[in-house]
Amino acid sequence: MAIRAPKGTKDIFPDQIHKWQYIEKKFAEICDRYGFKEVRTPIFEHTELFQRGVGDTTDIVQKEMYTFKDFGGRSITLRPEGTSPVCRAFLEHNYYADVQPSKYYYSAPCFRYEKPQAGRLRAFNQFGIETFGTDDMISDAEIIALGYDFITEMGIDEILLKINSVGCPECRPKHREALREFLKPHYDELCDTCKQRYETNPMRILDCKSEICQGIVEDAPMMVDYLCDNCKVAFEELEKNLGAFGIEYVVDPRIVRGLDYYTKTAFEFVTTKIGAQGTVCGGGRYDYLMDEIGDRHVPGVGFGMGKERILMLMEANDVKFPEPLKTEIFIAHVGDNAKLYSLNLLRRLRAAGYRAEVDALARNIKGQFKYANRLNAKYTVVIGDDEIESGILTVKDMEKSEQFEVKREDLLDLIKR
RNA sequence: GUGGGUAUCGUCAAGUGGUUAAGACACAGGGUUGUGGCUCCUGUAUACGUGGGUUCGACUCCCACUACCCACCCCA
Repeated sequence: MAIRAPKGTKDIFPDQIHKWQYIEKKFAEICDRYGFKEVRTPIFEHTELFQRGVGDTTDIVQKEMYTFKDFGGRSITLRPEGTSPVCRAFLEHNYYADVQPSKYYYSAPCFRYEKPQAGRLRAFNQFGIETFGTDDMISDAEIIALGYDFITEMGIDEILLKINSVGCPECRPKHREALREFLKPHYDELCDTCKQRYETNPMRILDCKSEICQGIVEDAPMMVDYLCDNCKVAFEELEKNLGAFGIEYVVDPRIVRGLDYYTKTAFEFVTTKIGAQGTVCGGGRYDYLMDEIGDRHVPGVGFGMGKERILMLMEANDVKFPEPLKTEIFIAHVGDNAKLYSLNLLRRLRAAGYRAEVDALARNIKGQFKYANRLNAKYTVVIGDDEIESGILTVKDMEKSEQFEVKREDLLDLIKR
């Protein structure tokens, strides 16, 4: 039995890779414009980082992590998300002592043990950005603006930005109690998972997909109505800042993030064009994450964006990606002397910066031309005994289908034009 | 973890109880001796997911399993 790639993983070949390289380049560019610098952290971390950072009760930690013991007996986990590792690294290397705020971006694979479906893999790729060291809503708006601009610049439309405030440790408990009070008389009508949520995290019931729960929840107390003064002011500030940036959004009181660390700002960019996994980018503020994983209070805000989902959306939008680069000059050769002469020429052309290619399948001349055509070569030069002797090379312009002669020394100049 | 769908050459795809299991694309060679894209010809493939069963006979019917896709859940 041949070995296959593990469930929920994808191989990417050259016919697709140019798309990935394109969005990666564009993301790096926009981050540069916005002042975010790249960080790279290990692909695995101590399991404890995610238990404390993402939260022990989340689905991610409870049933989706790739966790194993290494040969030294340490519990190691493949990163399921990007924020906690960046926070860990930031604290570990004392960058809070640098000029604040600190703005970082990353582009990294993440791993979650899930049942694969459209837009959801076990090994997937994310872009992310984080701003540390300020709780000013300018940063939240800036993070959202970057996401908005990137998505737009990638040629994606019909995307909706939803924002909400999930409160803070001061106001959240009050809302939670109000919610429980409200739901109590309806407890028996709730779906099974929501009965559990009632105990563990009643806020999640607000975004249950079950129609029955939706109906019950319709007039439920919303977090936005229970925000403490501090959170309330912050949310208003965020709205003003987004307005100043000219960014359209809707306030959706029901969006709740599945990671425990979020406070105040929560947002997502959603679409219905790529199947059920509509969240292309999601994020928010996490003012107490650093307290959880370190011993220092540093506020933060950021987002994660699924590269696969961005790509799916771009394809749904019929975005034209830049064409992959084609061979510039193909060297067709006939005979053993010509082969060696061609190899020598090939190396010089490549050294001079050209995308040059030869046949390595011992094809006859006709086959070599067919091959050159398949490679979409701009020029094909033919090398045989005559050419070696005279130093005059025959070059064919494959697009114009014209042929002309040129001295070997002039070959490089010719192609430059 | 729970549902639904699919499974025939490298790819797409006919075939629904008895066929040498089509065809197309792709790949390779050729159409006068060193020239592509179009066209024509030729060539190559131990292709019916795996294991059982029903039947004189199964790619075709039944069962199980596996893989992939999609949905729930959750999220990027």
